[in-house]
Amino acid sequence: MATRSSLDTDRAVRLFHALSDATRLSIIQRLRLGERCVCELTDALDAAQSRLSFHLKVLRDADLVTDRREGRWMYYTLNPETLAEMTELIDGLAAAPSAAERRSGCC
Amino acid sequence: MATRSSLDTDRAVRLFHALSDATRLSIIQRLRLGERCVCELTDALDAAQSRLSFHLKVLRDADLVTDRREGRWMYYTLNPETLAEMTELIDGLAAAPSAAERRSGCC
DNA sequence: GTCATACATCAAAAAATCTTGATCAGGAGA
DNA sequence: TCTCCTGATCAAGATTTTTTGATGTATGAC
Repeated sequence: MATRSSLDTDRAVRLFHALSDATRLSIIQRLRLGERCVCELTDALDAAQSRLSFHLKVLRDADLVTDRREGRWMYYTLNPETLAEMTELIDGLAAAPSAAERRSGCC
Repeated sequence: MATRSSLDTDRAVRLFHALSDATRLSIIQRLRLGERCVCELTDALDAAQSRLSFHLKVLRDADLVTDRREGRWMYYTLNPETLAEMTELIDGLAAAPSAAERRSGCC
């Protein structure tokens, strides 16, 4: 239980942290339009390649994007399942506590 | 337009950052059970008072909690509207782009 | 094979965030 | 009034995150 809930917390922290950066939000905005390669993103965001690579790794580690190689290009895609997971996470924070939670004092 | 979208980005960054910390998520978990004073939170989370005060300020600045003084106690409450705002934010990131967005290339 | 391209990774520096302990401000009661 | 209690704020240090430039790896063209 303690392990389960701390894992969940770690996961939540990782997810929210991944979206708590302007560059990464811009990347996601672009990916809403569909799959993009890194070169297109560097152009669009006017960011150094290594910087973008860093932020893409953060998004990848959080499962918010997936990547695919095609020749020398890497294509990144949004992972809508993880965004749905975040919506559920937030709904869970907003929801009324369960009877068990109320009984135990927390959470 | 640029201003509007950068304001929105700043807001989103602030919101996601506020939830990207284990201590702050614990605070929110506690507040799901209802209003709590700082002293109750320091006990429950076993955290130094100044540390908690710091994190409560982050949550307050993001509008995720509101505070109320009663005598010498400060009571904090979850702000469900802001959580709803975050859900909408994420749904917006997951949603298909509008015609205008597709036309302009982005976002 | 060599060369150029696309991207990841690394290490060092810079910047932001968090923690800690001290001090400060406001309210309640003697 | 003085004193205690609750909590905010501040400054210094510790830690984490981000940026930058360099190097490494894989692929395709020649």
